[in-house]
Amino acid sequence: MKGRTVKAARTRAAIVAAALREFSERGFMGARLDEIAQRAGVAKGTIYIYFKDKEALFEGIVREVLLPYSQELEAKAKERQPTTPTDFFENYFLPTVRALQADQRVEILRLLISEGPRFPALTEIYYRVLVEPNILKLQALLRRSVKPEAAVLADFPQLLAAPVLTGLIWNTLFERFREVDLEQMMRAQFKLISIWLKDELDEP
Amino acid sequence: MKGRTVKAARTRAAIVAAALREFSERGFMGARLDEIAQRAGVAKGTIYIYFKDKEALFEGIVREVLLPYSQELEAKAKERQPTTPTDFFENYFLPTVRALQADQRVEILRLLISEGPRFPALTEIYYRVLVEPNILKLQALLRRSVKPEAAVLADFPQLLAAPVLTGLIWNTLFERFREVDLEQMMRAQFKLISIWLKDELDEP
DNA sequence: TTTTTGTGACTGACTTTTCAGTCATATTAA
DNA sequence: TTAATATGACTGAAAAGTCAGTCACAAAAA
Repeated sequence: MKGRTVKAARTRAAIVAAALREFSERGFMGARLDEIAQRAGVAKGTIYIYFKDKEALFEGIVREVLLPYSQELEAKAKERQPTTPTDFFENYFLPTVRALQADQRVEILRLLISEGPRFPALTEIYYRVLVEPNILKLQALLRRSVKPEAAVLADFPQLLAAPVLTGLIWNTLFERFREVDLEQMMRAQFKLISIWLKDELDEP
Repeated sequence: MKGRTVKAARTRAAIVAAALREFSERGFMGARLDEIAQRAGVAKGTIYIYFKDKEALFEGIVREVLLPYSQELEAKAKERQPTTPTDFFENYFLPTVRALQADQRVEILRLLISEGPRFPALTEIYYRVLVEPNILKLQALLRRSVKPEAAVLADFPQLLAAPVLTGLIWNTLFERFREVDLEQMMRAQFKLISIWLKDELDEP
């Protein structure tokens, strides 16, 4: 692989990166292809060599960012299965959210929340590839970890993710008025949950 | 029987209702004034009698739906202050969310989540009028209700709202794959919290 | 090696479409 | 009658999408 192929791959990557920024700043309808082209340092026509139209571009970037992400998560999960909820929380969930915050992939999540209803096919991929498998794993873990009197907890694995989602949205909208510390809020929530868990060998 | 004012008010209301639907389906940029006019059963020009432009229409509907809502909440809060978190949850929070689900105002919340960053003035009103006062009240209530060892809980009053937000977003995106029962999820979350509260005289 | 021919990534001016906003005209309540 | 309300064809600007032509590099021929 040399010369033209390498350059083409770079061009494509530049378009994807520029499009991701533009789409997350302005949303699907608000994004301007002229602006994406300018940001990518290419002519507008070039975009149409790589993507059929604006919609294909949008779907393309979501897939290209999402799929490697899910593979990454799977690899992480495969290499060491979490044994307890605390293990899961400290060594898998928290690092994942930290990594998420640190790069541009949060933007994809925010994009999918607002544009999802208009891209049902994309929403389905997102659900099947990222949400469902992780929710099911978490649910299985909760089923064997919560005390019988709190069995209902295993019906709502979403409760662990709720502070993340809420914190991310809160900070995008209200950071300038009152910022929330996402990690601390997640820890507070986990503390709420952990008292209902069968005793593991932790707690300070 | 029909004064001009009455008819005008009806026309205006029809426009507001149609705009709310169109804006929540397509977002601000995606909404079409022709479509709003058709849904409202008026000509496009009519919209411009009542609203200066598209932006004024958007801000108008948000204010018109939001402000009565906050007045309603304030009235409810004034008529009987919640004494305990359980009282707050059962007699104020839960009914409020139930009412929210039952009418078109959830749409406004979803709209503000996706369009908020592009309408900072609107986001500020939303925060000042609805979010801040309620978060502060809840925080005050938590401060005097949680056991000292869980004092951190009072720093995150958002945790009570997190399942609502998460459930609403979950259901808009993923209802067709796996619906969550919002009320049950809220109850599960409240159960998590209630164990950290100083003993009140409840629990069945 | 040097020259010629072939290829496809890339360009940007151009065409087409889409829509917010306007306005001359019509309708209707008072 | 007249003032307020409503209409919808029209306009201009902006944005999506197209395509004939250019050029850098690769492959083949000399």
